[in-house]
Amino acid sequence: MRKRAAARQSDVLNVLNTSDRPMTAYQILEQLQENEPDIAPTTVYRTLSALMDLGHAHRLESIKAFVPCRCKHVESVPVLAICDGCGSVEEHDGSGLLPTLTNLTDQNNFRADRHIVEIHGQCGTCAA
Amino acid sequence: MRKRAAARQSDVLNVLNTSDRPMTAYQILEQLQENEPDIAPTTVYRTLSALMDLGHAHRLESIKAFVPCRCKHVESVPVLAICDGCGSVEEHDGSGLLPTLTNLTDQNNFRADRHIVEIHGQCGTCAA
DNA sequence: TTGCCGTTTGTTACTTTATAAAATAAAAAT
DNA sequence: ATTTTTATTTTATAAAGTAACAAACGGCAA
Repeated sequence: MRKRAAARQSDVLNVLNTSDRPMTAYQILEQLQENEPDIAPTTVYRTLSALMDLGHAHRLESIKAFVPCRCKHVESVPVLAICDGCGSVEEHDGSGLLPTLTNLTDQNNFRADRHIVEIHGQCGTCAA
Repeated sequence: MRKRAAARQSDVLNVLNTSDRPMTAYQILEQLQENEPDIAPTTVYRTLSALMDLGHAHRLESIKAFVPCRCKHVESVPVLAICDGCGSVEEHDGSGLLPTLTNLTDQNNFRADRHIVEIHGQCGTCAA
């Protein structure tokens, strides 16, 4: 039995929200397969793309994993702080970075479409 | 004939500097193999890691490719602006972002080790 | 209420990116 | 010269991501 896109998307979001850690596409796949054994990687990647277009999920480029978007900064700059100790991720609104970033890129007339800001380090708990 | 790390590193840097575009690890491998046919992926990745530790190269997380470091901001925040039109990359010194970034992460006592800032968009030429 | 049509899906197969483990060789140290 | 350390090749495989296409679904119109 197949599902339409919207249903898939909420399935994937559910999986992401159930975890307190970022998940790789194949971890998500594995979860989904518990209920629907013959889902393929393609489907997961397709659904994740849609979710990211909608601003409902982020991809952590530096660790190839995905988190649900928990902030309300749809058109702004997500800042994702990744703890290398426990793997947890904090999300912040990085709108405040825009003026400085724009200053840098304006030098060469670069027109920015999308900003990626990731910080690696130790969260409050792990650093203590 | 084998080479010590330093020699490898300058070989890889040479390859990177010869290109005006970021290169994937396997593109670098291919180049190196023209002179030394039995180099393995492992060697390239190991060498790239060393170069990045030294601040001589950057990995573009969002496109899985590598560029030589052309700035002098070894202990700071590299900002890499990637043109989705022609693939070129501009590098800027993002030290100026630190106060704002620190503000955000300090809220949760996050201790930052390493910052990743990548911007996707169109370079001056492609945007015109 | 049936047949058509565009959209989304599953399937298959594959490419690209990256790493593990172990045997081996070169350079540096003694 | 022999030991120790560091890097390297080899082999194998894991992990991440994508392409192409036929088939299924859902909605809509007749």
